[in-house]
Amino acid sequence: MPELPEVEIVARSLAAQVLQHKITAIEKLDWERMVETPDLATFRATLPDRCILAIGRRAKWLLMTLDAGWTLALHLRMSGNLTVQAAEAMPDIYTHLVLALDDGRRIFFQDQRKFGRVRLLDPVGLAALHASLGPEPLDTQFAINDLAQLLARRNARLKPLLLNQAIIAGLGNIYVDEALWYAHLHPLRAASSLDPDEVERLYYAIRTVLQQGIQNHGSTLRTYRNSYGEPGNNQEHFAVYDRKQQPCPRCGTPIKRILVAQRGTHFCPVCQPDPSALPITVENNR
DNA sequence: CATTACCTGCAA
DNA sequence: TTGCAGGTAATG
Repeated sequence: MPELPEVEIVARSLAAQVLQHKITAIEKLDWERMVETPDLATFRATLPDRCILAIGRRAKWLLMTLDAGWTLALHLRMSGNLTVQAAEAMPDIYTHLVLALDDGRRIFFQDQRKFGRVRLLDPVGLAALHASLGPEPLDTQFAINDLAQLLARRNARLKPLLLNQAIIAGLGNIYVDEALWYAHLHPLRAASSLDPDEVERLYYAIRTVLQQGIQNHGSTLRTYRNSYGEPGNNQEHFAVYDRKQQPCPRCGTPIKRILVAQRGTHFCPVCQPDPSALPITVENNR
């Protein structure tokens, strides 16, 4: 569930609570498959006594910089939540990882669907993670031309391309649909078919919807919460996502929902014209 | 590129 | 009971 804005909010709210605190113990780890690397014995032996020096985000990964060169990377996937709990709080059956802190509070990694993952990375592993991911769309370094380069010569359709974390980082099903609506682009448009104006529209649309998602503390459809356990309210601002049959905020046409790459995809059939309905580009003589 | 698997809860 | 859910990796 959590996409870039949600993970960003979790990272910020976690940083506000646990920076400079030490992880004293792993109090619960009852779904061992969530630990992807290193092996379980090393994970269990290394995490205790690590101090949390910084908390950030890369794509949809939450990164806790620890001492001794370690980074704890957590991925919430569809239903994960990271919260800080008082000493007396009891983990429920969906809480699969509990990290005790030096002041008695604890960090709960709760995950109904058990898709969430954790990696304890050394500097080499961290570099490999970064290298596997595309650019951060909110990075001040990320320019219109960078997006143009990502789209150029790619036959893939916009929706699956923008969901691909190796191409561009942090977008998920909600924010792709929202961005394409803002940019007036149909999700099935071929990436390489965009003209410069359309690339520019998409660039600002992506940044706008992500920034708006952060401003509204993320989107809570079912389970998403920040690290205080509070929901976001960006779902109240959706233009198309989860709004099948409801009026397009721009033109009033009922929003359509189709399947693209097996993902529910929402768009306005008038504002985002079907690529097959676009005027044929006649090869202009010279 | 499309399909399937990974999990569980919830709404239709 | 079936299908669907904010994600990704593995498989044809």
